[in-house]
Amino acid sequence: MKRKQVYTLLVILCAVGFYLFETYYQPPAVKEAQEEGEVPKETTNSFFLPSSTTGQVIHHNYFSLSYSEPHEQAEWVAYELKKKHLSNNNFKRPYFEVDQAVRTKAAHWRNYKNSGYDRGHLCPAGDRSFSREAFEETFITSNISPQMHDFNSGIWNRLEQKVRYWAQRYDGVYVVTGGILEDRLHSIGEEEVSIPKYFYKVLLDNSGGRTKMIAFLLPHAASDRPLYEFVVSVDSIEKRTGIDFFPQLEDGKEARLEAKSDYKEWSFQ
DNA sequence: CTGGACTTC
DNA sequence: GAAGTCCAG
Repeated sequence: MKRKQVYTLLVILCAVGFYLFETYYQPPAVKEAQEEGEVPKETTNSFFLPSSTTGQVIHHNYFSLSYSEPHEQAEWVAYELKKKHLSNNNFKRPYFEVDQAVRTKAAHWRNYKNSGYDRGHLCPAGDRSFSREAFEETFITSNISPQMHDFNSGIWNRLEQKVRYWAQRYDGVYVVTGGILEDRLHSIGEEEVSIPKYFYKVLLDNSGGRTKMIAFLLPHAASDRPLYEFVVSVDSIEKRTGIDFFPQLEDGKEARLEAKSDYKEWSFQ
């Protein structure tokens, strides 16, 4: 074999090795947790996890997420919100930590400092306040997105409270939420954390032997409009994000539910 | 509830 | 960096 061929072979082997590593390697802590069947622990039924367009799904104890390295935030965060999760605990808010489970290195919270944008939770702290451990787990940088304060404390907060109301009423909704991650978004910080122009929330209620869905697409801006004006079909969000939200449902049922954009089965009080 | 910023050690 | 205090939507 000539020297040139040897080099070519080495390069190919390295490329294949890197590909395999990128595809299958997981940090030991995460891998062990999965093998022990703790994933996701009690709260998120993996049966209803969305697909990932980034190939980096991470299961934390109380929610799961799919991290987008180019946008330095999650493309979705998913969890189940049960009636028993609702509580009025008033834990002290801890400091944010970089999510060590993100192998491509999650964004640092300093990107948000003095940026003018909130560290907006995707899985709200208020949805995980049934224990201090769960509450504090939401304070990781893979669970936040830059949000304008008037949006975060306004209509987005109203939507999160509505989800808690539905969790109370229907006992158990699956929640998937994130920003619409597109090309050429503006960003903040040295690591260039993308600022989404829209945020979405997709809900599935599987209680009472029936399955129903609802989805919201909110422009990233303050609004006093009623929430039902932002209801869209799950299909339309799948089209914009490339995410398949409920691939585990039987195909016919999935197609029927995801095409709907009415909200008559969801009480807006 | 959703958050930030400032002072002090 | 951590803790306390004060602030706004």
